[in-house]
Amino acid sequence: MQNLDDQPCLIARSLSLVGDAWSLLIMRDAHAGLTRFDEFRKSLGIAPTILTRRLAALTEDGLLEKRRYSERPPRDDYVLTRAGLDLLPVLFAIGAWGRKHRSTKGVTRFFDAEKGSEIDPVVIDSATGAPIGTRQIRIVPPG
Amino acid sequence: MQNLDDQPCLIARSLSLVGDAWSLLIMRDAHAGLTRFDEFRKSLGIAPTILTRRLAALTEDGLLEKRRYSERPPRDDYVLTRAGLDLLPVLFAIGAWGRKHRSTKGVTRFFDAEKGSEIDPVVIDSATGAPIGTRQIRIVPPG
DNA sequence: CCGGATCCGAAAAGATACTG
DNA sequence: CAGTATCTTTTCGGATCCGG
Repeated sequence: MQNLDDQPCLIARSLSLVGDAWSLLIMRDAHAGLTRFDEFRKSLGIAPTILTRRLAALTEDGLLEKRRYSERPPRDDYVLTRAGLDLLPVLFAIGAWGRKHRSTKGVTRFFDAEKGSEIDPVVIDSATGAPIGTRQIRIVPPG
Repeated sequence: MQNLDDQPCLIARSLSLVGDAWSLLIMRDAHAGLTRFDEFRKSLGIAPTILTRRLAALTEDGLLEKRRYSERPPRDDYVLTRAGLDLLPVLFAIGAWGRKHRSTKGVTRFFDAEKGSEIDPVVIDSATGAPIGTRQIRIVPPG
């Protein structure tokens, strides 16, 4: 895939980081509390080489941060940065779409881990408060 | 990538369709009104063989639908289905994330093509009306 | 045991030319 | 205009090995 970083569209630029299933699944697991290499590997069933690459890319791009949790032996784990935390609405929007259109085999549900309450995400237009529904959009480049 | 279709998590199942940059960019362009093979090809700068595969997959998965617009010669174009239309909030959530964390080089803006008003998407918890912020989540499988 | 690095075959992407 | 055929290059993903 070509370099999306230089495109004017924010969706395209964002996809250069996040337009990949593994990366988004890693971010999902990070939001669920996983931090270590082996936790991700076992949860995802991902080959270690791929996981190394994805974690490095996500770290480089500022969605995850390496944190040393042991000096001897040297051990790092991966924690969400601010930008990584802000990805949660994207994950929820994807989940909400799946609930509507991919729920033939039973559905997972999302809970606030602290409060215990279930989360039912919806994307709205903050200007009007109305849910984003069916409409044609116009994407306007900068300048 | 392994088969995500059979996983319990809705995010994973959705990503089997949409966890790919090309597919999401095609869907973005479809929401902007493009319908024809060559429109997508030129807009995205994508190789025709890749575009063919992606359009076939998106059609197979029910996000796009082939529609015959000419009988002689036979010509089809691609229009959004209900499930495809419902993907707009996901695209907006990605764009909103990019606006916050990837806007160093100027930002695109989203407008309602009909009403002309700008759209500023935000993901909220419909139960409380509160924006999805920073929190740890718990993902609960069915059953 | 944990967090990778190396190596290699398989798969997908990309460019280009061509066809009905 | 909407693809297919063919070729080359890049990336993926699994197995295995390594250093602490």
